[in-house]
Amino acid sequence: MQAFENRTEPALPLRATNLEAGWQRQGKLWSNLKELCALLRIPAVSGMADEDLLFQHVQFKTGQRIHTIGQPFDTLYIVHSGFLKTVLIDEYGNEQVLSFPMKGDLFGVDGIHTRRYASEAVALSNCDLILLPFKKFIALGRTHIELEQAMYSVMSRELVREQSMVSMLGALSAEARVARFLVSLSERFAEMGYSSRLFNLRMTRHEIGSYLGLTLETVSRTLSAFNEIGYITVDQKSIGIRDVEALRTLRRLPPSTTRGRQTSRKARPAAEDVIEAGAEPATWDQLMSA
Amino acid sequence: MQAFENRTEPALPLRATNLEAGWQRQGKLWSNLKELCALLRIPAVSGMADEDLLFQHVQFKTGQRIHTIGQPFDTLYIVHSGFLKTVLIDEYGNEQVLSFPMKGDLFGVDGIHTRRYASEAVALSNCDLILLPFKKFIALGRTHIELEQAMYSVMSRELVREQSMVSMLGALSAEARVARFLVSLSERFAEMGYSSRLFNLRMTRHEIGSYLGLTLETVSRTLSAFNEIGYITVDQKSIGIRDVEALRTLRRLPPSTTRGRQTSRKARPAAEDVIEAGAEPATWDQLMSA
DNA sequence: CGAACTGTTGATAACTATCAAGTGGCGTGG
DNA sequence: CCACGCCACTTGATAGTTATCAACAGTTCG
Repeated sequence: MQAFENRTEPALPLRATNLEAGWQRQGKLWSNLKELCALLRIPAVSGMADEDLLFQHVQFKTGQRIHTIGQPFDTLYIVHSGFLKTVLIDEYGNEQVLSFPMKGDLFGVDGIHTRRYASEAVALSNCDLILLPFKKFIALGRTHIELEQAMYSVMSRELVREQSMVSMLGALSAEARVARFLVSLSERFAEMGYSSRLFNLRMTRHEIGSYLGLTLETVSRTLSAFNEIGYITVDQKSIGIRDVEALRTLRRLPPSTTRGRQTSRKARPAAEDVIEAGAEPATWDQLMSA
Repeated sequence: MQAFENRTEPALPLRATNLEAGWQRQGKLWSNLKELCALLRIPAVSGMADEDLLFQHVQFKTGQRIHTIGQPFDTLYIVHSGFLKTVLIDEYGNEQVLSFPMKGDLFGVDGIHTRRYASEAVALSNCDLILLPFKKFIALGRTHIELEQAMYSVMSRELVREQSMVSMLGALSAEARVARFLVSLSERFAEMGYSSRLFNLRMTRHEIGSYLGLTLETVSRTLSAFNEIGYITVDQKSIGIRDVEALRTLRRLPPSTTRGRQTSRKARPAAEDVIEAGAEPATWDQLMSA
């Protein structure tokens, strides 16, 4: 069984004529501000000279690197189509996947502070990216004030995403992480107009594991388990979602129960205990026998 | 043994006269743009009307909440003195510590996107915070263009911090996390002009554990172990750093070895294997017998 | 001075990594 | 066109790290 949803290319015309050969010339090569805002899911900039400001597109093929760690920063990227990964590389050469940017996502932001990219971005499929030269962007801020706000908003969104990532890595079990990963992918695909129930993973088990702080074996086993209990169907990279709610609510008793003395340290009636919440399938056995 | 370094208050005058009672009236109540930039460790804004623009300070006492999750967002905060924590609270009421803001740190940024704070901020000591009303800040961007860049820079820095946090949670062992935590605290204190070799933790083991994705017991045990092998001295909240290098280089074989097929997927001579790096003390036993 | 919180330490269990072997897919080259 | 080799994935056995449960000591503060 194969899922033919969301191919790399715009794909709606069913990947017919645009093949590898002519790729470099395919697609739209320029976008204006309005399209850019729509893509980023932020209120359109009201400015007048919309049609004048054009932003160049660039295409990358599967496996190509968009930028590396330490490379001088000068431009931000917005994904128009395709799938990528951003990674950190530690002193031993090990990758740590940080995100999987896709349509509408912004990346490269981590280079602003030090003026050098802090991460590496690699195309997981053929990609069409919009270049947003930082200087140009800054200059634009002078005339289009809303654009400035928009950028704050996008960066803030990114920050919140990282926060929830930290929270997930810090508090959730392996099953819960994989479940949430699938759900968020599903939602992401829905937003992009693809099927949320049947899609292809663009990354390897290894990359997923790195992203979720797990080994590839654990990811594989968890997917198999979800498959067996009917939450999903798995066939290599093809994933079918069969019970979103189950995946969405799958959790585990958090390892750190920080509750108590939450507001002011001083006094408080007394025994205000942990909520100990209604249990969810916590162990493999429970999962398997569900 | 008690470390008297870095008390909550400006502290250099050895916490003499300014006691709890008069706190609300103590300290400086307003700061100008220049001071603000210095505090944030970003190039000073060159604007002219420096002295005109004043930003109000506000004081919070230990345990007080600065903002809660869901509360309408309207201002950013910069720490002038004191220590705080920011936390996420999940559906069961469990806290997840996200950061420990201290002097020079900005927080509240996560509220920009949704217009509501995404996290909760609590004072871990008496604090002096500078208010930065978002509207006012945006307005300022029109006249002080550099301020805009500065904010991008600070947000970018924050994003990079979160990234390294994710990387740490995803790839490092418990010992390594605690070691890095201590080192970064030490460095942070040094930046603030305090001793980097002897300091007091402002947070509980529980909060540290939540921050690092560990239980309080594991944190406690790890500190005890570091103490025994002479890397640090521990006495309750008082920490003495005795071998920064050991702490800094303490790592472990990363669980996910994503290396291989890094650049282009296609072809490549061949067997280009993992670097498998020179081993470091990996287990508790090794740690203990070092 | 006691209650409540914080921190320490031990015993045990659970989760997940590690090691290992085998299958299947896919691209490259014979 | 098929075979080979590499890579991704699956699955099993085992070990190790860290969570959990529990008891206790030290601290703080009213």
